[in-house]
Amino acid sequence: MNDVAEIYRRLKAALPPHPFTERDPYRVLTFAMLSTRTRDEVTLEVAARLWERYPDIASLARADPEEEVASVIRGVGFHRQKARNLVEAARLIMEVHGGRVPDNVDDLTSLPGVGRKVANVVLSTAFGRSVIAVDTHVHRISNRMGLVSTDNPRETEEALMRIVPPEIRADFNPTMVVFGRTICRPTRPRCHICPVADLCERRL
DNA sequence: AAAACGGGGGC
DNA sequence: GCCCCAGTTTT
Repeated sequence: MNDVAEIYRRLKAALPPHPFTERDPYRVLTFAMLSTRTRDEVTLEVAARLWERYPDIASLARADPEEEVASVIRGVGFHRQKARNLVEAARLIMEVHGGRVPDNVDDLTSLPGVGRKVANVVLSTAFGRSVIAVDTHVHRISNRMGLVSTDNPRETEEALMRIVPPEIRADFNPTMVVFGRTICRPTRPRCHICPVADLCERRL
């Protein structure tokens, strides 16, 4: 068992699960798009309103982004821009992808508001692909613990793909998000209660 | 490589 | 009042 598998095992045993449990591609995609630069508790409330008002891609594609959607998703950051992106992405999925959320990184990142991180969240969470979504938590923690050493998130992803076992990759991001929010925080990390402090290069 | 987008919550 | 947050896009 290498270090990453041991770190993952201990964190899963010690931490609560990530609150997002949806697997439907539409819900995974819209949640991931809403979550950009927004805390997940806020995103969960906003996403629930979005799904109630627009239960599927077709209904979202018919919506008016400025008048309707922007008001429904108020609360998340960049909500006006996200409203436009959500509706335009839904329309592209209807017109170009046969109404199904794409299951490859190129088609996903061709959607407005979808970058590599969101694409990898969709691929791993909705489609079970063995990919790692690198966000600020994964990037910070991986470097802080000495698993990788780079300022470039894309290089972090490539390095992690070499050291994270395939069966762990899809759940790596949500595990690190919970870890990063509660213990391995950006500032004032709580190393005194960290389950993997003995494996960390920068424990306090 | 850096700036812009941006409302909400913690401290 | 200041800083950070499940990033993406444009310059």
